[in-house]
Amino acid sequence: MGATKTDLFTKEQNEMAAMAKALAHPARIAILQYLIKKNVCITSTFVEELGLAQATVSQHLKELKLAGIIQGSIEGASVCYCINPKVWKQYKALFNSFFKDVNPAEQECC
Amino acid sequence: MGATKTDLFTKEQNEMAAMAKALAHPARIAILQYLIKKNVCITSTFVEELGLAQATVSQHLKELKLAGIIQGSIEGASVCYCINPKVWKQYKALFNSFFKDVNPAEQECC
DNA sequence: TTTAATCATCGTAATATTGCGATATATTAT
DNA sequence: ATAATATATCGCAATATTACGATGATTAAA
Repeated sequence: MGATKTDLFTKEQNEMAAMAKALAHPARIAILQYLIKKNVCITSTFVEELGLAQATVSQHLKELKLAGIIQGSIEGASVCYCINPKVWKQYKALFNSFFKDVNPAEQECC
Repeated sequence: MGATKTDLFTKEQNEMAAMAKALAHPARIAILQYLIKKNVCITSTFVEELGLAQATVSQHLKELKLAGIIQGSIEGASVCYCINPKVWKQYKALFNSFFKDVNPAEQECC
C-alpha cells in the first residue's frame, strides 16, 4: 500500500490531480509567480529568491518541467527557465472548467 | 528535514499550495466531480463509486473537509456531504487570478 | 590549463501521504 | 435489548515528498 491507485480513476481525474500536485508546494508557486512577474527567462536567481538549497530548488524546477508547465534552455553556464504558454493555457482551461460548474445558489446542503 | 519550509513563503503562496494539495489526488477529484454532478448531498455512496476501502474514503473526505471545500452534516446514521459554495468560490477566484496573468504572446523563452 | 560558477543528479534522512484492517461510536431496525 | 448499518479514527505498512550535502558535468573566466 501507500501508492496512489491510479487505475481506479479516469485519465482526466489522474491528469487533473497531477496538475494540482505540480502546484502543491509553496516553492513551486513562488517559482511560477516569479516567472509570471518577470515575464523574462530567469536562471537560478531562484536559489537566492527562495532561500532553499540549490539542490532543492533544482528538484522543484525538475518537477515543474516534468509537469510541462515550465521549460528550460541552456544559456551558457546557466539555464534559462520560462513558462510554457501552451501548457499554461491547458492548466488554465482545465482548472476553469473544473471550477465553473458549481452554481452556489443551487448548493443547498442537507 | 523533509517537512515543507512554510516560513520561507508568503501566506498567499502557502494558501495557494494548500488548495492545490487538496486537489492533488484523483480520489478527491472524483469526489468533487461527483458532488458537482449530483448537486445534491450524498453520503458514502463514495465507497462504492470509488472502489477504495471505507477507511480510505473517509480519510480523503476528511482532507477535503479540512481544506474547507466540502462540508458534512450528520443525517441520521449517515453523513451528508456537499460542496461549500463560499470556499469553492474562493478557490475559483484564486486559481483564476493565478492563471490569468500570463500572456502567451509575451512568453518568449531565451 | 587551472579556477570559479552554474546546474543536475545521487544518496540519504526526515517527514508526509496513501491505503487498509480493526475497532469504536452512533443511529436505525428488529 | 440486540443486531445491522454508517462513519470516523487508530495503528500500521508501503510509498512519496521534501530537503540538503556531496559529487559530477559543463561552461566561462583567469
